[in-house]
Amino acid sequence: MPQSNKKSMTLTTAEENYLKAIYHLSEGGKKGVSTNDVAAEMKTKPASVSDMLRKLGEKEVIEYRKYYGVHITDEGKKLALQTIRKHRLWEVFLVEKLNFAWDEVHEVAEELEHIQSPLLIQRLDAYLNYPKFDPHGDPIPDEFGDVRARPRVALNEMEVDQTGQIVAVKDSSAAFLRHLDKMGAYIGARIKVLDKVEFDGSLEILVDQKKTLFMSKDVAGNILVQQS
Amino acid sequence: MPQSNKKSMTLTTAEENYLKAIYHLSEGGKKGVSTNDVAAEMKTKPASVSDMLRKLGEKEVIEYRKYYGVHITDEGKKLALQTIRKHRLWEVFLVEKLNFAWDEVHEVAEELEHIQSPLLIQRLDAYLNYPKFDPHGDPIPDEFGDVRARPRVALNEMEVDQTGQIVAVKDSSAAFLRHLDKMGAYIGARIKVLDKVEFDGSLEILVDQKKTLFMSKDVAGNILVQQS
DNA sequence: TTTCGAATTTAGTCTTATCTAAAAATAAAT
DNA sequence: ATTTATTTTTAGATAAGACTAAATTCGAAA
Repeated sequence: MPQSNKKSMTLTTAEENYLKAIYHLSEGGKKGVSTNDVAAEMKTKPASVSDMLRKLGEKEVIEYRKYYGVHITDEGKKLALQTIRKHRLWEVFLVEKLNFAWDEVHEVAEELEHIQSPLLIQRLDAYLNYPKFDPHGDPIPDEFGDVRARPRVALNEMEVDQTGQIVAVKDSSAAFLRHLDKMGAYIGARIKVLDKVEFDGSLEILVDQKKTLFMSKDVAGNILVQQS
Repeated sequence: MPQSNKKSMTLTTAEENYLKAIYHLSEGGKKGVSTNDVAAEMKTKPASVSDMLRKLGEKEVIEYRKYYGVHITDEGKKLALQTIRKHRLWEVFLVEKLNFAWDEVHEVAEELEHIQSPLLIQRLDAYLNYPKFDPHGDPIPDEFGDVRARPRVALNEMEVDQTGQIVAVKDSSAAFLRHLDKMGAYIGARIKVLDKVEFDGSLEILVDQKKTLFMSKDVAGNILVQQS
């Protein structure tokens, strides 16, 4: 007997985490997500995943056909985006108000995102001045799950004299974020491509109309820019 | 085999809640706390409590003698005070930064207090400017569990011309807090007793050197003031 | 189309935290 | 000093979420 999701569907913390993982794995590819994929993402065993998929299927936040992986439903997508919204708002709070570094916020936000209080999130959003992007540059969905997805381009694909703002990194590992920091760049920085070296594809970048820096093609390829 | 609490003792969320309840029930009275008391406080059944007491006893955060109730240990008290510290810091945050009302914060703080991150609490404390009292006027323990317990007196017991700061209310029901608010008083307000009416014991109070208000003896008896 | 290997599910166990019902211990009263 | 009433504990169940080991299913290769 499927859960008639009349109004609100309540998920446990574990269910929220699985759904979020499934949502992330679904992004881009239109195809279903396999049990093994989810197990890897969640760092659990496939057997545990099978169990959870059955439960999420009953709650109709995913479509689950045994042996054929899962598709997230519209309802599921909405719930996943709500969790992601909470996660990213908390990240903004931690960085902007509590002076956490980019690479310190994930674990804590992972806990904070499960606090159940619509009012809290509403107020937090207002307090942070309705941010549209988190400290890694990922967009923050609104309360209906809508994302203001702005076009992005990898920095190494930009032409000389083009300008924009760094909004995200592809590989957001702590190591890379620290490297970025050391170079003098950061999420949110306004940049301009001053030169592209033909020899090795490296770039000369002007940051915040002040500092110039050089970066390899590989590093630049890992940086996403919203052009302006 | 008792848990050798060498360094850090980690408690689950449920264990933290039980320990906090036991700590609160222990306050004042030097005597032990009964299984039934804990069950009432936690809104669970005595059978569930027995089980939990055994576990908390093994972790040496309480002293548990079957059929004779529990005493909290020094280690347990320290842990309980850490949870209380987190709870009250979050309450300050909710009221001062997110504009929650006094009577809206408890439930949410009850969830937030279980977030595990010493750094988070450290930063939050600094961000809030190291508050010593929560929005209800209850003291916030420091990171070692020490409480700056300042002497308090009921407002109706103060003499004419004495001054102080409202730091707590005895009955912190939503109704009373709203009544206080409507009168123009609040936790943290600096007050001075202008007059005491002999006829009915009611008081005339100066709030923040601006507003005068009158309150009955009963209302004043419910307000705690730190004299200055 | 049969077989083989990888992926997936099922079955059974464990832990935490709860419950109900029944047993046992304490405390109080005759 | 017994009996009775209350409190507390034990025993056995349940539900969530995880695991291991065993069984099943799928799909690709021969």
